[in-house]
Amino acid sequence: MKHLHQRIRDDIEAKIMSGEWAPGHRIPFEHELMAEYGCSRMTVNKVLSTLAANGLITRRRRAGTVVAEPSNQQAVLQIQDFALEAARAGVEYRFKILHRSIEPIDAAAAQRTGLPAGTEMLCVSTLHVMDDVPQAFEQRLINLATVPEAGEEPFKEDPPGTWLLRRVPWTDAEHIVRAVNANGTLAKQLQIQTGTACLMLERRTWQAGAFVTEARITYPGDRHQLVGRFSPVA
Amino acid sequence: MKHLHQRIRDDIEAKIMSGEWAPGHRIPFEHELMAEYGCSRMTVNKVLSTLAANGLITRRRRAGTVVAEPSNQQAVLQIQDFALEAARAGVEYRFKILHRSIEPIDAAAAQRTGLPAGTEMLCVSTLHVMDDVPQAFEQRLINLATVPEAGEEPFKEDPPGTWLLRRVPWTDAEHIVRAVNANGTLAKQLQIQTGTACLMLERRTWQAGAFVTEARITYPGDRHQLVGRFSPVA
DNA sequence: TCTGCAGTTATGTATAGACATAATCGCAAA
DNA sequence: TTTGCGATTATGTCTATACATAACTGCAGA
Repeated sequence: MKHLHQRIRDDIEAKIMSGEWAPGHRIPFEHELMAEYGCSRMTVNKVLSTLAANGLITRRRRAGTVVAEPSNQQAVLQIQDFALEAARAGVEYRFKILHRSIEPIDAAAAQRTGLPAGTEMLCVSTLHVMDDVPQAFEQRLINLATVPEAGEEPFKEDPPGTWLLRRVPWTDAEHIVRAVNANGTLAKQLQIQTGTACLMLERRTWQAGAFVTEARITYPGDRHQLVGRFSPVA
Repeated sequence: MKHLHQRIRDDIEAKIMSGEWAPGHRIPFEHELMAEYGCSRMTVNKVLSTLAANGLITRRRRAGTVVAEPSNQQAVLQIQDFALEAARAGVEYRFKILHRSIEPIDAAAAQRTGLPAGTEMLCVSTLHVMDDVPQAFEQRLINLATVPEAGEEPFKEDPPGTWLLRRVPWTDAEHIVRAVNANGTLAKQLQIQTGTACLMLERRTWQAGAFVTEARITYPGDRHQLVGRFSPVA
């Protein structure tokens, strides 16, 4: 016998997933479900609150609870940590800092980050290598106003991404995935032919509204893919 | 005065986000938080359960509650509906079915879908066009065992993706994003140069364990990008 | 017809207590 | 030293109840 909480949840999810309860359909009131399952209102309430938090249903006082519109379906992409992935795959990982400077950002970067043009940022280019094969080229801007200690960091132990993740957890992030043809410089660094399709992941992160970092990571398209797995209900 | 539930949650999130409580740090026991905030254990329990559901903390019986490792960070990608996006952008949208047949799947497709080779599937190729410019090329397999009515569907009104989404809500999905160079056929359909980097989104969906559909959607890389936005805490 | 107030109702939050269960700890036996 | 078992403990689930709050309903008055 499963827990009642799970059973109620499964039942409701099944009805929604099967289409028996279409979007907009009014779900039985808490006191009705309470009678149906012979449990207290708290139990029903917790189930419905959880489903609402997951976006499956919409609740409004007095009006009741309805099945949510399936408007913006979402998928989850795993964000990889190179060293971790390499360790898991049992290959040797190393990285190389190709460039490091502190510069005022240009207008385009100011636009993307929402900071005033001319703000000083740490610019770092990193090459990620596994088993002597270049796997990704990373261009990163780090906001020294948010992470001042980055200015002194030589990135000897950890690459910038890992270093940052350990020090500054982010609260918001924006991701863009693009396909680009490799230009000469990139092709040379990644040891691929000019023109090869590459996957470019652009990520900007904020911590409590303060801009933290922007990373543009380019992967050779013939060797990499982003994989995600998603269940609409956890 | 905010609700106690929210206050406890904010406090804990702040400590984790600021790094004061690093990953692996043991969080006060429920009865300690209960004493600290002068509330009942149920209130604390609900807060911690929610945080655990969001992946911020890890709970284990007897062992206690610790701050979760930020290993598998996840990003959310919006899955787009062409017609919806077009309507929002105020441009004209139409689609064209280029190919439609019922065929037994080959070994590779069997591997990907987990179905036996030779299973009959509906194969549909669709071109998505906005303002007379081809925007995406879609190759789709639909499992007739799960969606038998698709065999009779002419896809006059809605393209296969939209049609399916309305009839068969999915419960699980797998996504792969790749960068590929356009081959001759693809380049001709999308009216781009051969070799142009394209974004290929591959999506397979299941409903309660039963395979529903596989879609491979290819976008010209110079005109498209996938955008996602994510907050680790809801 | 319109406006505003009071009543009703469904959900939101919180409590104090109960029993279940998994994981650990420590002691005792092999 | 190792194994096994019981005690302990923190979390998991659930109840019955209470009061708060938002929003709809309908009535009364302008």
